[in-house]
Amino acid sequence: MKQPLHERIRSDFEARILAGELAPGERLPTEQDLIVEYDCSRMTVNKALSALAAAGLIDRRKRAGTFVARPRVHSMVLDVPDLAEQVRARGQRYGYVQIARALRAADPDEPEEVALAGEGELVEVSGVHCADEEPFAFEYRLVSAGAVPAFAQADFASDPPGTWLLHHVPWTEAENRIGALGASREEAEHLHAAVGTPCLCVERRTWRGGEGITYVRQVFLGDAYDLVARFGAAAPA
Amino acid sequence: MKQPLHERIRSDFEARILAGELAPGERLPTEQDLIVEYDCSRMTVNKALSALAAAGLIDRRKRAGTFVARPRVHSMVLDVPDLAEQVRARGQRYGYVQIARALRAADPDEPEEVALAGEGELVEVSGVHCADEEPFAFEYRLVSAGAVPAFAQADFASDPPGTWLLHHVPWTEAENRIGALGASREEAEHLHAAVGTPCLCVERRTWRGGEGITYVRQVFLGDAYDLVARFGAAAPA
DNA sequence: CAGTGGTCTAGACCACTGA
DNA sequence: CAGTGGTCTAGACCACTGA
Repeated sequence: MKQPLHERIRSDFEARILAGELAPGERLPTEQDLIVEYDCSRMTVNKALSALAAAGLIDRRKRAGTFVARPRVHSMVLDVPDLAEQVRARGQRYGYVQIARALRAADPDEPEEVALAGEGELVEVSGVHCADEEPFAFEYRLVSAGAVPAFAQADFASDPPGTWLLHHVPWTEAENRIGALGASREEAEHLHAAVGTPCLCVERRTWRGGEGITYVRQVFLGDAYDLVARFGAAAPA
Repeated sequence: MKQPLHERIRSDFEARILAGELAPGERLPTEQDLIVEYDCSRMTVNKALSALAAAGLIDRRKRAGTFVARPRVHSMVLDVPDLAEQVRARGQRYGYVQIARALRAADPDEPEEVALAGEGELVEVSGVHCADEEPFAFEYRLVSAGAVPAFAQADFASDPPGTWLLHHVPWTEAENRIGALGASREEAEHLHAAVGTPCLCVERRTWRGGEGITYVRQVFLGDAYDLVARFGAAAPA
């Protein structure tokens, strides 16, 4: 019992929020409730909740109470970008053209698929992102059907797969790998470009509380897209 | 006077640390000192200093006191990469070959240079990064001579310019722009590659407390380098 | 206008650790 | 072993804001 009480309270709620037991928008107990539950002073409860608020996991509003924060697409230092939003922010029309979608078992010979879905099923989608009807990115994506059951039937008319996931399944861990390559024959065809055209290639894996959500590989025309990340000194509470 | 007192204390010290007035390793006043200076209770002082510790700006040690944290190269979510360290971590020999270095006035017609150095001078360096004697990146860099006077005479035998800066002038803000392009004639020549070879292009600007430090443009051979960024849920105090 | 969180006080006991 | 920070208490007054 060397762990401070405020830290125990904090990690209790962190775990419940990351596990989804407390859903976004849901109300947490008041400080008064927690004083009783943990049999401690208000300052101790307040310290725990203030830390969660500083970390962006909860929102606190006077008179209204404390709530699980809505996932904020822009909270991370290097966003998982919402391509649709970025294109529209530049004043262009955004479009997503689906090439294929399938629900199937993970291939035991593909480490990537096993890491994502284990022995379960996954959804495989591919498509092209367009700005003003011109394709600028080709996307291949795998989504764990076990982690995101609703994805197989999701409608991508208004939101492309990446945006749909951002809105429905906020991730907690992510890994990006960014490189450059020349477009393959298939990629070049979908992007209306020549084979070998310099492209930015982004591979990304995301997790939620340790469970794999999605693997995606996006190939951007080099002259049509830049990733920008800006960050400053850590901004405390 | 609507700003909370703990926030005023926190931002006072944040400003003094970022400005360099309090140097890394330097001791801050004790909580007792600050209770007197700000005429408040210990909890208020403690809240301010705890926030700075959580943000990584200070280290607190019992009995010893509170100290300005040593700059930690790896503190940021997406590092400004230390290429030399990365190459060596892969078991390869790292080398930096300087192509040119010059101290000159900022060109008033170049917005990039004016933004960095105003009407002052800057140091312009270019060179090639090598792994096992093979070039993999071409670098063009501008450094504000006013912000980093020692840079003009720095020795890059052991540390290339980027590593030297990381060790001598910790930045507080950074902006990365990442794209793909085909190698130009000059770039291709320095990289021993064909013109048009797909390359990853990273442009970066860094600041320290609002003052520009450096602008750098690095062109990596696409098949020789990937940027990897991994990050998880914000880790509170 | 009443419930909620934001802030602050003036203490207390304790763990740690460097002089 | 004494100084420092870590934690916690049991209160207090206040600002805000939704019922």
